[in-house]
Formats: sequence, C-alpha cells, structure tokens
Amino acid sequence: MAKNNEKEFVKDITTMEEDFAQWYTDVIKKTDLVDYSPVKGFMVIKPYGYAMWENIQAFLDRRFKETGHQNMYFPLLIPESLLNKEKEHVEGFAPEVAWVTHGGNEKLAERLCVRPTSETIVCSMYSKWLTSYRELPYLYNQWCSVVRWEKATRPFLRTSEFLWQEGHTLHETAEEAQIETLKMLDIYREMSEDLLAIPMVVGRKSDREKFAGAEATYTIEALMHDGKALQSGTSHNLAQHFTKAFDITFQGRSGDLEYPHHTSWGASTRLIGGVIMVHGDNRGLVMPPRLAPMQVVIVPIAQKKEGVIEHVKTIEQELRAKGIRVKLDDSAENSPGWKFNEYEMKGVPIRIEVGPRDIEGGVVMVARRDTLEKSSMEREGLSDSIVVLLDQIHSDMFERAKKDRDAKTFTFDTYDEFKEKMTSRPGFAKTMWCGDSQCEEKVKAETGVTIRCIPFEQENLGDVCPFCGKPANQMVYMAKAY
RNA sequence: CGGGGUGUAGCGCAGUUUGGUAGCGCAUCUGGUUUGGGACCAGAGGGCCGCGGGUUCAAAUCCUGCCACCCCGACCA
Repeated sequence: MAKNNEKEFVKDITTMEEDFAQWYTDVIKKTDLVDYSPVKGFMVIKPYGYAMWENIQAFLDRRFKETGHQNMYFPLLIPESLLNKEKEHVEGFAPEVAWVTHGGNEKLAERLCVRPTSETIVCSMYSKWLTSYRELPYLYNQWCSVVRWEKATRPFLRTSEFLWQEGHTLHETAEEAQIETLKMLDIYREMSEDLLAIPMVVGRKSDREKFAGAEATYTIEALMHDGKALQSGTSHNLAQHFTKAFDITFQGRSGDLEYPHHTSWGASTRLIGGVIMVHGDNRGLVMPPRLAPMQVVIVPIAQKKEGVIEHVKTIEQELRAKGIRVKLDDSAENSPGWKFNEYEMKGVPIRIEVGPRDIEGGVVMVARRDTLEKSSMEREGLSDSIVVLLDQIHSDMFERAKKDRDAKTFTFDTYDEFKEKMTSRPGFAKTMWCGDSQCEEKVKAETGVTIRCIPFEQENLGDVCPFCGKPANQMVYMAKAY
C-alpha cells in the first residue's frame, strides 16, 4: 500500500501555517458546515454544522433544567423606548442594532429594534409580573437568534445574526444572584471540557471588557491554534442596574418594596468556530467524539464480494445499540479511498474499515482521526471497545489542547519583551496588572492586545504592573482576541 | 469606514495585457470494467461571461457608472 502523501490529502485546504484565516474558510466550506447567504454577514448553517449546534443545545438545555431553569420565548422586536432605558446598555449596543421602521407601507410611529440581546424586553415583562419575594427566584432561559450589525464578519466567529441561548434570572438577594452567575459560568466550563474537549481559562472581565450594563461579567476563554483568544461564554451579574431602570419591584420579607438582583448568561454558535480552531488540522475538522454528529463511520471494502455488506450491517447495528452515532457508507459511487479522505476531512472520530480479509481473520481495521493511527481490533466485543475508545479520544483531545494552550502561554518582565513575544509567538500572556482602565486602553491601542480575563486561579508574579509601573495586585491573561 | 482582491457551467478556475466561434478540471448523465488511501475507458448534456450605459463591423476582453461578496485593518459575543 502506498505511503500517505501529505500533499495529496490537503489539496483542497490551505495549510494553517500558510494562512490561518484561509485555512478556516476552506475547512468550513469543504466540510459543508455553512454557506454564505445573499445578505452579508448572515450565514446558512447546513445540516452537518447544525447537528453540532444541536448537540451543544442538548447538553446545555439538560444542565439548565437540572439546575431549575425553564425555557420560554420573548419577542424578536423591541421598541426603541425600551432599549433606551438603561444608559450603559444602549450606549454599548446602539451602534450595531438593526431597525424596523415600516410595517408594510406604513411608517411606524416608533421604530423597533431587532434584538441584539433581550435584557430590555425581558425586564419590561418581568416588571409586570413580579409582585412578591415568594415568586423568586425567576429562572428562565430562551433559545433564539439575535442580530448585531457587524462590519467584519466571519462564519460562526462573528456573524450579524447568531444562534444562542440567553438566561435571565431574578433573585431576592445579591448573594443569590452572584451564586447563580458563577453557577451558570461553571456549566459553560463543564460543557466546554466534557463536550467540546476545550480547556478554558475561567474568570472575570475587566471593566473595559464587561457587558454593557453589567456590574460584573464572567467569562470562559479559549486559545486557538493561531494564538488568538476566543471568548466562548459569558455570565453577567447585572445587580440592580436593569431592575431599577425598569422598575421591577417586589414586596420583600419585611414588607418593604425591593428591587431584585438580576443575572444573564449566554453561549452561542461561536463555540463551533472554537471547536474548529482548537482541534482542526491541515486535513480539516477533528470532531470531539461527544460533539460529533457522526462518531463512527464504517467503510466496507470490496463490498460487492459475498457477505461483506451483511457483515458490516451487523457491526452497524451493534454500535447503534450502544447509543453510538454511526454511519455505514456503502454507497457504490465513491471508492474507499475517496471515503477515507472525505470522512477524515469531516473529522469523524473513528473510521472502521472492513473487507473480506478482516472478516476471514475475525478483525476490523480501526482508524483514529485525532492521531491518524490505524490498527486492527477483534470483531468480538467490538462495540464495547469502541465505546472505550471514544472516551479515550475525548480525553486525549482535551489533554492535547491543554498542552498546546500551555505551550502558547508565557510570562514576561518588560513591556518590550511582551511586545516581542506577542508578535513572534502569539498566545496568552500572564501578567500582573494595576487595574487601571487607561493602562489597559493604552496597551490595546499600541499592540492590539486586550485583557481577556482576570482568572479565578491567581498566581503571584510580583507586585508591579509592567505596562505602567504602578503597584499591581492581580494577575490577568492577555491576548489578541477574535 | 479605509486598503486589497474577486464576480465566466452546479463547484473551482483559465481566458481580459494584444477585441475575432466561450474553454479546462471536478461534479452530473449513458454504457462497461473496478473497489485495502480521492479508480479507469468510451460517449453525452450543461453559459444573459455580476448589472446598466458607451466605443466598435465585432466586447468576457476597451471606457464608464453601479452592485455584490471575500480578505486585511479600525469597532464588536
């Protein structure tokens, strides 16, 4: 058998080393995850991409419900007057909202914005509903899409419309709201690690980077292959900013009227972009097994030979009975070689090849997408072996991603060293920081690097801010961001 | 909003410099042989060359206006 030739396999995909942005575009197009629509920045998510989103939804939705949340649905359109009620919020979002100005041919008396996020419409409804502390907490979530008129768009990473979920909760006390904020952040971290196999840096946003209208924003941040960071989920403690602006009150235990404490949290289809850029390689996608729409593909060899199809069908049924998402590709149109390449590009975690020789020997050939290793396995007990292997692939992928992230994480002593390292080998920079927004702004203006996160897991790297020389008592992660 | 690029068959592209029958690869269809890393042979179909105006005997090609998308920056999940 001919040795695999790298060039032969990547003919359709630009290599990451050559041009990372082009690699990303090639991968999503060739693997049929999305297509561009007639409207700039709006994309069609095709079945293979949407199945990834469905698996993310299923994981999160289950965890939301396990933690007491219920789904509901709020309207797409928000009157301008509502959007304007919270000052910081409207300043943050006004530049990028889409407006509806006409109904049919009639000009509307008040224009309506297409939701960029739903805090305002949710709060206006909550203010009608809430009366007593006995009704708290409000634990609601919605699955929907939002629109933000972006100037520069990339499929999944930044689109003008994106799918997400947004949770909106009300609590009697500040302590409860803070607990909720962190609980939901932790569900995002758990989803990322257990489903996507992506290690996250977890912590709080600086004031400059926090959500418009939030008291505090918490975030999970992932590092991509090219050394840029991706904000992958956020949870906001909104305190009483919105509940006061929208006059949401309840009669408390003491009998006095009180404002509830408020949280919101969201994760979007952007996560799919993260999966591609954390795990992908020059052959295309590498799907983490629990997220993969297809976990195993079976490719029969010499399938017209007597008994081959019948044999692979028994394997298919056994795997399916174990709850494995399996596809048997017995189409006659394409050769086995074509199928190998196709499913490799699509990132299917395990490929099983079965031909007359294997049937004879009571084995199958099993190829791992993540390592590209190919070995033979006993036909007897195969489905159990595959279940174990899928879990092994998940943890190997997680560990590999973590190693890659750690290798791209660095410390430094001087601002010049920081600039040099950010240019020559971009990634996460760990550093002490003074806490001054002006210092942060200056670094961003000069280098394009921002504070991604003030991590919960702090380390003591000294007591001076290397950017301005002022005293510093907190460590931050900095990076260029998507 | 600045800089760059691209619009030609379902997809990817050549042809534009120097105007003269609209091409190539893949895909599709027909028949046959194949199948352990993108099979082969023979045949077939498929086009408002982004849109509008102009120059010319003649425009994918030259001039002009517009539109769209992609990439890189500034702004943002």
